Amino acid sequence: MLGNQIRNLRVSYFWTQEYLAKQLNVAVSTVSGYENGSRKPDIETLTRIAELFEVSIDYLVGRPNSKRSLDLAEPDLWDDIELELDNEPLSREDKQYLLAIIREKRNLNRLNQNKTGNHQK
Amino acid sequence: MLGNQIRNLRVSYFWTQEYLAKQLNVAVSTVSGYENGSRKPDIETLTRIAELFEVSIDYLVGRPNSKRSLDLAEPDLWDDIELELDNEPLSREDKQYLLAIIREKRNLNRLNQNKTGNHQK
DNA sequence: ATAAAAATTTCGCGAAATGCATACGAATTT
DNA sequence: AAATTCGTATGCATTTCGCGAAATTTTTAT
Repeated sequence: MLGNQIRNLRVSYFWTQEYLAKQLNVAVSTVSGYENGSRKPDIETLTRIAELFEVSIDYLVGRPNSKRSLDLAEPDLWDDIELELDNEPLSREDKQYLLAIIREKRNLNRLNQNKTGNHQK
Repeated sequence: MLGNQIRNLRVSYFWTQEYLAKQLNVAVSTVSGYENGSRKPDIETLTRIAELFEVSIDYLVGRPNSKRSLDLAEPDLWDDIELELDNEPLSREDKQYLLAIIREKRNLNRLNQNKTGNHQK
């Protein structure tokens, strides 16, 4: 799995194993080992690979939709948990605060992304 | 970096090293090694850790800008937003508390899933 | 406070995996 | 056919990983 991803990415970049090896500071035989699965990179090298190909590590290791996102807008989320903050139970409005936080953060991220421009090379 | 992430997540789940070790099928001393940085998990174990804590591997290894989805567990998320609740600014602990809420919810989900029959192979 | 229990860290060792250099084979070019 | 390029297999040295047991720290209970 990991090996295939690396190979596919490398080929799609029209890179040779030698070139990739140089980018990773490893030997060519090591890259070969990565791709055919006989060797696995350590975490640092794995990170570097993701960096080079601009993909997530999760994608590299074949963990596509493994991120189960919690839907904060789901009403039930707050109903079956008893909570209190400073000895005061949390109300439904508090949840609205949370959502607002996240949305605000997302807006900030969007603004920053547009300001710093694109990151494709 | 990686060690800290693991430790923070484990603690926020109120897990002991022993329990985490059992989930990972490794020894307690190994988990200890992960957390203080003397050892690093192989890719399989790393994936399993991400799975247990429902975070991305990129987050685990400290690769922040690679996220597409919003990662609530990222500390920075909460730092650059000023919040107040009932005219009181939210402290860092308050924010951590919010995370704990969500995790608690997830634990409940796990329990329910295990009750209705498990999905893991 | 002190003892007991729990949780975490350290240590030594054996096993396993990594990474490298080198040699090798296949395909392409000259 | 020789040379070049590209990827692969082998053998070996080295790293480092994972474990159990003991030591240490932290928490809990008496």
